[in-house]
Amino acid sequence: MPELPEVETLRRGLERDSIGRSIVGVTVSDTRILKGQTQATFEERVVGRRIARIDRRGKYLLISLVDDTGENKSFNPPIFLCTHLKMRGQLRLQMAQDAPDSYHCLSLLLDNNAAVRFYDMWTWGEMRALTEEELARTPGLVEMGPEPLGATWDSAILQKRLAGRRGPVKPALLDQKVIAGVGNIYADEALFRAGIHPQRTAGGLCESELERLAASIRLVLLEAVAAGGTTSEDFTDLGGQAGRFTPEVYDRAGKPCPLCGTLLTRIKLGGRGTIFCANCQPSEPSPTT
DNA sequence: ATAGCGCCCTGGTGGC
DNA sequence: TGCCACCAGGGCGCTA
Repeated sequence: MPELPEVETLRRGLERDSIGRSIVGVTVSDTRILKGQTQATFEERVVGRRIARIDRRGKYLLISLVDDTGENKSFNPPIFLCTHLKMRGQLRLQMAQDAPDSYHCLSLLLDNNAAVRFYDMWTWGEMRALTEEELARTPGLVEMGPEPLGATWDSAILQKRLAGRRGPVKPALLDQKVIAGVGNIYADEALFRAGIHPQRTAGGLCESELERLAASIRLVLLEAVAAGGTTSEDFTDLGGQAGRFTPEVYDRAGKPCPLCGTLLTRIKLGGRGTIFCANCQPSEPSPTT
């Protein structure tokens, strides 16, 4: 389940190992990953271009491709590889001569005999080659909320995003229009660290709770990025290495809370499994705050 | 405007 | 042991 820290781990890997490389070929073995774009369009837009930069927006990875090989510097507009791993997508950097593993969907062959390979057991993930205009019209990107690792992130921003929401806070944290990049793992972890019950009304958090939550979201994401992400399910980095972040509550239903020993509770919220400590995350705000 | 649901997909699990 | 129904879930699009 790649979320912000896992996508950021991949971004850093690609930045280190693929910047400046040209794409000399494309292999597509499952066109469902193109999400409607034809293979011909994808290849025509990608092959011959050079990887100029790697950006992340929420859980999206944006690979910028430029065409500066022509002799005349007639301006060829950039192309963006709009990439989303969804639930089970993986990116690997492998040697082009090595046979792909199972669930291979697409390979970008680089000019150094390496290949950036997209694997996806469920084929929910996507990689499309978009123009700047198309990218600017991509719904998920246009409506994306603020980056919790951004320089301006604070509790005032979080307060604005949650204001007026009458539903529970946990599903609100998963809404990419509210906050960019938070998924099920880090939503549960951040609420646990902030001591906030996942069913608390999103718009009903007091100032001190918002401060704790905004700080917890940022901190847990920073720690996870530093650890190379979380390996739940099957996330690995470009080289196949597992993430080293260890969640305190996520996927630990029935096990003791790391703070108080109470057995962790699992409920379903907005269709998502949710783990919390009924003792450390009270359903009512603390009367002393 | 907001919330809830079905859909996409397949490996793993639990029941019989 | 084998089969099968069922579950998990990010994000989009539709419905209430």
